[in-house]
Amino acid sequence: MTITQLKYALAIAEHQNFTKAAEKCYVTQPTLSTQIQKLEDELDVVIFDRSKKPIELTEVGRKIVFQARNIVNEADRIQDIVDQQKGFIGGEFRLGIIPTIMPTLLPMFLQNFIKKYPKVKLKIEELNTEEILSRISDGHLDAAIAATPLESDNIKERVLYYEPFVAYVPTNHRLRDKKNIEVSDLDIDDMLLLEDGHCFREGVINLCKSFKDHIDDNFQLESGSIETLIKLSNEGLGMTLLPYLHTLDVKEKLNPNLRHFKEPSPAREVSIIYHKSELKMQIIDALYNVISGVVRGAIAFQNVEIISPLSK
Amino acid sequence: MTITQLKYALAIAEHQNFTKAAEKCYVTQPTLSTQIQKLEDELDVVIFDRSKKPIELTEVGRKIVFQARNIVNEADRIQDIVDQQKGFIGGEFRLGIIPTIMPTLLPMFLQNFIKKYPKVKLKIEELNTEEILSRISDGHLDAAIAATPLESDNIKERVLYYEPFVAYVPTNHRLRDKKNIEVSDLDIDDMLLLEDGHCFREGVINLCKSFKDHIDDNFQLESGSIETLIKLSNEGLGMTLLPYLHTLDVKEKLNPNLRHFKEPSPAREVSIIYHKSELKMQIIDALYNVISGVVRGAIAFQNVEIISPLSK
DNA sequence: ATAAACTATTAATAAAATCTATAGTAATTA
DNA sequence: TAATTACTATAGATTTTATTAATAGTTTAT
Repeated sequence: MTITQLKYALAIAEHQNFTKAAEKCYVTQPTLSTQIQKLEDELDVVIFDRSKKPIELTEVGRKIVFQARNIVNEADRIQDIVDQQKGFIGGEFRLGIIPTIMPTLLPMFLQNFIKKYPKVKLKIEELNTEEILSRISDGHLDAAIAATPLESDNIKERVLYYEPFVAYVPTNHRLRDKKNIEVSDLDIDDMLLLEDGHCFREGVINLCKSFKDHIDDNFQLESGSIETLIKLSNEGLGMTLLPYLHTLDVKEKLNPNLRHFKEPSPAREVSIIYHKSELKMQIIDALYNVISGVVRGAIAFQNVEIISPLSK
Repeated sequence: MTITQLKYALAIAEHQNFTKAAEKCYVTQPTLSTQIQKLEDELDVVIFDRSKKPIELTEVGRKIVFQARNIVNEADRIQDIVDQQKGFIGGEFRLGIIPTIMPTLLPMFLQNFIKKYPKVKLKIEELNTEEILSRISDGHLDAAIAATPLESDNIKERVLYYEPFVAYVPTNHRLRDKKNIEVSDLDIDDMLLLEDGHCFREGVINLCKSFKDHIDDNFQLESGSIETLIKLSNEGLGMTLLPYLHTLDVKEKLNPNLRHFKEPSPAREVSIIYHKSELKMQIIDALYNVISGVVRGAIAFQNVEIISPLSK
């Protein structure tokens, strides 16, 4: 049994197709066929059920592939140890970011990071929290930036910053004349929300729930982006809540629509999260340092109350 | 990097000697030299400092070997998965047993186990708890039978039975006429103890401490085996405590010297313990089943109070 | 029936692991 | 200090293994 064979098995299990897996492994398809056969012969079990289209794992094959993933992950850490020893920070790094953080945070740190660590090939994907968690667990992402705490067993969190919620109150809204908003002022019924799947939406709902016991979950106006929320709000369709960093992007003339919360301001906790195996930890450290350095200049709130991003 | 190379590195790290390691790996010494060189070239680090006699690991070499151990362990589990799938119970299995359990428990289950699982090559070693813990951690033992709970992070415990302490009170001893002993009757100063390193000794000390706040740790009479304790006791040098299973071996004519405790009788918890990775779990299950089946016939105490085997 | 989309097999080749024999290198002993 | 011991490294031959291109075989869909 070789690590190469296990990597081949992983690729086949992932793509459910010898030919595609072979491409990904940069070898020809017969190479995979023979190597998998050797592995199956040596272990004397059938790993793949080739009679199914597309190919499926047998029951024992599933267990073997699961364990193969562990082995390959552990094996990758050897290079990691060597890199750490040499102070080398480089290689491919796949970072996930949730949609409500992506457009504001990414421009703030990306240039900085690339300049400081030119050998790291960052591959950034916009994904929602659920997708992020599963991809970190299965090793398709090295780390992600998301709202926390997430209470996920395999995943570690390291807080980057606390981002307060800011109210966006259009003209003619009942709260327009309040200088500082309080949570108790909020009413879910005139609140514009993001579409399902955004944890920022869950945060807002949790926040409103904190003062109202029951909320019937049928909201009318929803949107896929915060930009659109602002436009809908300007149309007089209700108020909305923005993450603080988004308010820095709001056009000058719309600034009078912003209302900050009375302290302790409700806020979301934003963290860099990664697998508990701490693979590529030196790059995660580098990201942490760059991002928290950049954000320190932009956010300086102390007295906040963290709102959970999880739907309950 | 191959699993074979990692195994070679582990063997060299263990024996601190290429030639001996080569023997253990059933290859010639040049094979190890070249494979380790290849590994070092590929990673571009030096793993072994050959200038030292005997050979030493470099700093990064230590980390790599530690990780190699993980990888090889995880790789071994593939065969484990296959064995489990096939219901195969066999192969070499290294079991440690502490000295105060070995002579009484081993004869009770060994025949039974060998008959039921003839393909398992049991290698049994008598070791104290400390040695057992380190050997399970580093993979030199597959499992062990010891007094628990041990509160060790990497090790799981599965309780086999509870074994009450029984007092051995020689003629002319102050407790001779008591039918049932109570913990408060005990006095560490006329108690014969095993030598340092036995957890049964610690158990007895903990038991005596439970009624006396302070004990100055200078005991006079100590011995390396329970047999000797009984003899010393017969000489009138004091009373002693025996694990219940030992009392079944006490000669007929000495039986009148035994005194059971009033319920709840102090007892030690005896468990099969193994690494949290659950390697060779099917053999551990088999051992568990055989031993607990055998012991169920011999021990039937319900109402016991467990005494910790750890020194505090 | 035929094509499309696969995986398996074959035979040749390239790459590797391993072996035997021996050279090199310290430390130890006479 | 020369010889011995106890190692590891190197060289060259050999065996084993991984990979490839070409192609045969299989299943599914049309």
